Amino acid sequence: MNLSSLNDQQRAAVRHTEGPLLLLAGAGSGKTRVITSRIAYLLKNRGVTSEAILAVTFTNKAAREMRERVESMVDRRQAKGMVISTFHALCVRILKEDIEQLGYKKNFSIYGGADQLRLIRDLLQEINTGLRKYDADRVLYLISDAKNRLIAPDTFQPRHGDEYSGVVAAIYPRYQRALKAFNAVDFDDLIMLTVRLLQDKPAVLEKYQQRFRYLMVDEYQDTNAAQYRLLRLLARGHNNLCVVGDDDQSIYGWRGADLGNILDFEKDFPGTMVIRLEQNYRSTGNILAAANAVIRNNRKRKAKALWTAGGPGDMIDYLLCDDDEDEARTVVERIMAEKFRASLNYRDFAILFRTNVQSRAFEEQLRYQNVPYVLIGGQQFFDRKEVKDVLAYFRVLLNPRDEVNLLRILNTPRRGIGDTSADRLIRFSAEHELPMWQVLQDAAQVDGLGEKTLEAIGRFVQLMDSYRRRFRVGRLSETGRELLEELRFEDDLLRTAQDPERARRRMANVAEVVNAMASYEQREAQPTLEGFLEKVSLLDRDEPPRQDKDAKLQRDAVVLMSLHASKGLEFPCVFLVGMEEDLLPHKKSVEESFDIEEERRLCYVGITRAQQKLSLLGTSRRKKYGVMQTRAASRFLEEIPGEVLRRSIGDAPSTSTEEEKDQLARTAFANIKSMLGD
DNA sequence: CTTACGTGACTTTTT
DNA sequence: GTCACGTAAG
Repeated sequence: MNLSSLNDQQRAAVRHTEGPLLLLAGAGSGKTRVITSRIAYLLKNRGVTSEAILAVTFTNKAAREMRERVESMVDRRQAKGMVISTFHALCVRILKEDIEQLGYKKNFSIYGGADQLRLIRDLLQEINTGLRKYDADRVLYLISDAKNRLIAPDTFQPRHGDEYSGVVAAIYPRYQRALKAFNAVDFDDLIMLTVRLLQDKPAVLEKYQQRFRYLMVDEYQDTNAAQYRLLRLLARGHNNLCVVGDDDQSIYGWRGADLGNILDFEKDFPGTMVIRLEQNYRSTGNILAAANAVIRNNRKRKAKALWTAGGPGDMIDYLLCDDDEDEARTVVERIMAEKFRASLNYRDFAILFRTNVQSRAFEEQLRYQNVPYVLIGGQQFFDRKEVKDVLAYFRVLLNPRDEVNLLRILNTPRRGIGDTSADRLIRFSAEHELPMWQVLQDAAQVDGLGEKTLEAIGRFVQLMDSYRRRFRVGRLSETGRELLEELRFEDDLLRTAQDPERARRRMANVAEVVNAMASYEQREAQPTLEGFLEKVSLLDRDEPPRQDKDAKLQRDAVVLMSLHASKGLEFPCVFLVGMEEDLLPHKKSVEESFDIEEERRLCYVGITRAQQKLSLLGTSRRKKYGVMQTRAASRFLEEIPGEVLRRSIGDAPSTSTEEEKDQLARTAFANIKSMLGD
């Protein structure tokens, strides 16, 4: 295999195949190339069979791309057996085989955020008898945090003085029991249960240790305690663990990612070889100088500095604007000018911000100036109510015990099983400790249900039974369509939506679910409802609808997104906006978590997205919750050397602003008053 | 079953 | 200022 196009460090990383390897890959240092080359090298030069290779990523997209690139480098057959997947998909795979040893069934449902919240809300309601209501979000967050740390329900210790941890101590075990009763696992369980399986069942562990002889992990700085443990277990077999990451780009600490994993890797895996990739192939010298200077102020990091063989490029602009509207106007103005000057496309520009609320001002201006833009983030396709409703049917068909979703569809579209009846059913199922779906089979035994209700339940049960069968024999998308028709799903949408436009969009969303099913069906050799749902649950969706990041990035439009969402991307021109105290670094991080370093890393990530031109913006006043506030410049600005930073003031000619309108109104009012002779 | 109002939050969200 | 959610009334 030809490695001559790689630099010395990259080549060393590819060739070092045995034993633990820590690859510190700076932003834009050609990391993906190294990983894929390394896999190809193992296959071609070291005669490793593809089955022995496991590569783990955090996103489906990263996994897909990695696979595609490896496949383009070697014989297709040669790459066939390798496992390249996300942590979660890997765990689903493992659990599908052996989860029965933990007392679950193989057709388990996977609960994501909304399902989890639903369940927690119900449990909270059961527990506190109307005394005080607790925020389900927060409870869920704490449970998730516990799971990420591998703290089991029975070992969770409530902390004194923390009201919420007391609630969690009460809810967590119930939550976990409910999930198990529903034959469901949540995202965090995927990892936690896999760890438990491997830890408690030596034969299972043995099987995977034998199989995976070469492990690779991307974005290692983002791993949490549970993922770390998983990797440790798997790697103990052959000790060939290669982790790739950048401690300076660790920005998910708040989600349980443990920076210690990458900082202590050498200690955890004795004999580790460390290779640093510091040559940057993305940005100009000045941009890298700024990035290096900022990140150098962090204490918890591995020393390194990016460099480029290219020239210094343009200076970095810092523009201080009057207020948020001025900031937005300045950015849009500059985009239009620069696009013309350097004959760029809209998609070459990115506007990056710390918080999503900041996007509004920019959207307004872009719209006003007729500049096409895409906003990345926000509500996801599979989070829409109508989409979740449709999916709920599929999920219950597959796993009848999935009570969260069963209750969701029981009366959606409405079929005459109201809240009162549902309550009676729930109570009966609780009292007799029978699963809901069994109660429904013979609802006549439940007291107080009217004749009409019983009929409705009967029809519902029949419908589900019939479609369970049909999904096994018929074509997936076809059967799905039939089910929706039989349910008169569209009628219900039309009835519930306020305006016809909304109804149309919702109907289109529902149709897209069936489309997604059809395209899954086409791609897969042996399509099953189970397989489809697995992909959907793991958010592993692909075209169409391609409502996602990818599709959006392909349109020729200015890209708006949060700093978090920007990680891994690059743009010729980047506008990093809101360079102000309390925003970057965010107020909460200063006041609550004291983790200024993660904020600095966020700033670093933003800076290193720029290839050619970087502009930093901030305001001296900004509207917050409707009130004007004075603002101070971000401390990170002072960390950028003066030689690379050109400071000026925002120069957008103001159009008709609110203030001007106010001013006009005031003068008009004064005129009227004087005319009236006051 | 829907609609209206009140309350409170308001950082980031790879699966 | 805005949005989302939950409860109470219609």
